[in-house]
Amino acid sequence: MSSYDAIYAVVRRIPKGRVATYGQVAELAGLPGQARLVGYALYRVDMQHPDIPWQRVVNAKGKISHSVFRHGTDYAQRSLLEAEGIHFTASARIDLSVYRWNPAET
DNA sequence: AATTTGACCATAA
DNA sequence: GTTATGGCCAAAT
Repeated sequence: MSSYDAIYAVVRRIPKGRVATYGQVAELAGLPGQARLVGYALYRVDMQHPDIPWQRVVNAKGKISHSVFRHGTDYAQRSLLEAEGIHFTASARIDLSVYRWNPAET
């Protein structure tokens, strides 16, 4: 099992209506402080892990990460998050203090 | 086999 | 608010 697999598992565990930061996912995946790896991993994910709600993982600023691969679909995914009850601020950011996933409650 | 690359975060200036 | 820097891994070319 590679470190990436742990990351995928964690991301899959993010409950609906919640988001997690890269750093948080990294920590839960057993990669303390390696937020970067999460980003690296998620880039190559959906080719082999199409079920991962990658869009529920946001950066420390509470924003959705961009990628040329997504080619603008980030806008659509934002709507999906809103459908889950996640509210975006005027700056297109998420209130992490409110929607940040608390692994201890699930 | 070696090099490139790719969704980050925290700190400092 | 911005820009720069250091730290880390696996897959793709």
